[in-house]
Amino acid sequence: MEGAIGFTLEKKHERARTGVLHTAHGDIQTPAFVPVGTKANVKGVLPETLAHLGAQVVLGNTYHLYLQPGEEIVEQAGGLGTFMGWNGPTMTDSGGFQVFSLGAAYGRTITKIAKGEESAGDVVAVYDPEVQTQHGQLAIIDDEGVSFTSHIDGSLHRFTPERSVEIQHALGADMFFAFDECTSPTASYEYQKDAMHRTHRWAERSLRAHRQNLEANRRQGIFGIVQGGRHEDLRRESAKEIASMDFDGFGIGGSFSKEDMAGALQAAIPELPEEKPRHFLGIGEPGDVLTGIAEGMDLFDCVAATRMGRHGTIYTRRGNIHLKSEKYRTEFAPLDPETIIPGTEPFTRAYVSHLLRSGEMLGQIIASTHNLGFILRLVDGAREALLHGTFGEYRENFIRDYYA
RNA sequence: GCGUCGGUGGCAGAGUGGUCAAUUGCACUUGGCUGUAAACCAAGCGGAUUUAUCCUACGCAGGUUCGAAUCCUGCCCGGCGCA
Repeated sequence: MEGAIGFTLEKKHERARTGVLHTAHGDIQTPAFVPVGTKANVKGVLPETLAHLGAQVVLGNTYHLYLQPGEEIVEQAGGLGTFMGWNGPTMTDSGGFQVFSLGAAYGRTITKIAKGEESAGDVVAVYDPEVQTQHGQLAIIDDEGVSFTSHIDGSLHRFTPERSVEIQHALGADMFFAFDECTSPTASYEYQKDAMHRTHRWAERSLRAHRQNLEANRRQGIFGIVQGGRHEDLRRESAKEIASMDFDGFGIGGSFSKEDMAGALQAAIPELPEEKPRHFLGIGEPGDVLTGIAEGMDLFDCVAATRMGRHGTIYTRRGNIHLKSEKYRTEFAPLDPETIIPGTEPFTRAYVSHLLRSGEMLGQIIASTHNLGFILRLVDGAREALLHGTFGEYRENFIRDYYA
């Protein structure tokens, strides 16, 4: 491979595909699910376990690692992977998502996935710097960058595309993302459009900042991020614009609703170069991952597996179950009788239910491990099915059982 | 036995004349969680319901009062102190 990372397209199957992503820390068979290790750890799961579960790459977060412990410490340790004891490939997110989660979403119940129609309103996604007070949110956006108030100690910080790239150079992941703005699904069309253009300008600046650092260029690849929110025309425009820049890979970010997710991908993906990897940021849940794969995405990261597990909900072939519910107290059955997850075989629903109810951390560990194993296995199965030309069937079968 | 403090919803513990079916926490029930401010958040949690109200309830039994978990009397039970 000529750059820091390379991508070999292996096989296509309608719009879906398999491939191999090459990095200095090893190859990644795609499609692949990327466990999220925000603060240099996948919550509740040891690197060794991740490897057993089949994880190939882990994603850390710029905002969080910058605040704690500070990127210079990660750099001194030898980079994100070495610091956390993970031998394989790593990625970092740029902090763009925190623009949303600490900004427009702060203190509210909104998430990046909109539900139905009710959220198509016109909620202001950022405050006007002239008139805003910081009450109620921790991130303020302007065209140049974003000012943050640390959620840890209230101190003030500022990210620009250049700064985000600089931090990500220090974190040293094999792949990292350009600094972007993840908008709220409740933002207006006009706002989404403005934010998208801002993200395009930030993409250029991120790319330039990276290419200027020859040393970092040799070891790290940079992904540009397509935005455009819930509007197909914006998605298409954004993809075209980002694709015209010399990125090593592409991310599709921002907000969706269940209904328009596939449409957004169908609008964006045809604009992206086939020979470069595509990462679906923050997605997802089992069904959404299969949708992404079907549309031609290669990589997925998501906190849902570990967060839901930690909170007591586990994935099963027949849908999600909440282990803390009354009925599982005495259900001495495997977590998911139809899915074998290495390391969780001995445990029953009743046992994990008890651990979860009594606040034992092992319950969270087992449930997180199970969910991660489940989604990794699902994606792995999808890859196999793609190679055998049976993906359509694979997906249909899964959806039928899972959402039955 | 005398004195003293106390007995409140599954538990702990507020309340000390009306705004109290009773603050709060835990437990419990049910939801939610998609680039992790998240081992978190939300709702419910005496009964019946036309959801407006009614009934039952702050150890038990009486009483005072327009009105009592709150005041008085007796009884029962518990802690502590003195015998």
